[in-house]
Amino acid sequence: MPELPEVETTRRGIAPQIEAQRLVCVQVRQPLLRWPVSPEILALKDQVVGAVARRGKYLLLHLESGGSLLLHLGMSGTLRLLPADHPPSRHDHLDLIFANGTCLRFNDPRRFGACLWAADWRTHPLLRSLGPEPLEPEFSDTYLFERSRTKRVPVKQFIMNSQVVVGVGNIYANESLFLAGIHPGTLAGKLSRIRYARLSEAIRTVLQQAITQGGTTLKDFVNSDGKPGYFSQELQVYGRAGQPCKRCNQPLKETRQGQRTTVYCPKCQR
DNA sequence: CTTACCGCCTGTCGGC
DNA sequence: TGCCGACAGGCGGTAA
Repeated sequence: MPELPEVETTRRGIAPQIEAQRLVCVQVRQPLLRWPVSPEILALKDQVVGAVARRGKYLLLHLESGGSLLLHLGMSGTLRLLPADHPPSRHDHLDLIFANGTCLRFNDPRRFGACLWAADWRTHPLLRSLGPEPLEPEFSDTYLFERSRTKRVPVKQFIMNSQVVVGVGNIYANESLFLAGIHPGTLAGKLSRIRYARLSEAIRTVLQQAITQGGTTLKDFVNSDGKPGYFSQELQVYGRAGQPCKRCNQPLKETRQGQRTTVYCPKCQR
């Protein structure tokens, strides 16, 4: 599922191929995604792409003449680089066609993804109130500790809240809490500063390692070359309920928090 | 303000 | 074999 490492893997794959390229046109086969594809995007043509950036789980294609395309992969979305004449297949909802014959193709079976226009991405409603990037210095143990003081939600839900920190979805929340040795049900406001230091470090470590491995492929995710990511092999708890903890051999437990599956080690995580 | 829950969407899987 | 419900889940929206 595309969380921050999968989106970053995609960004690194597409950036060298489309930065400074001329976008010739946008072909939409299915405009009904999470939100309808913005009319401004349907009308785009002859625009040069500037930087390809990422904010949380959003990809930003900045155009040199101003404004940005926002792409979100939702749950099942992928972006692939293909020759423009490559025949489309099921769930290939839109193509960005470039002057050099390259096509950036968005495929998304579940259609939870999005392709939107932002005149100014900084003030766009979907981006405006996002929390800090977990791999940037603003995301610190002090920041997490202070933001958590008034919160009575379990710490797992706290770190999955994109207004607190972006990019941490269910897989990496489970993995980070295991690495930090923190029980996912602990109330966010009750966790000590020391434990937030361990947690923020664990989040950075897990995300960075996952990026290095090219993301996590459970079923669907592929990078812009159509290749899977290899972090699945490193998962300590996600998808391993009932199996022995890799640290202490105790069987891992599964619960549900906020309609999400949580897996943890009852011995290593307190 | 906070927290809890719904629903969007398709593919897959287990149970009967 | 086929049908049906549950589940996967990011995240905005709404209700309490």
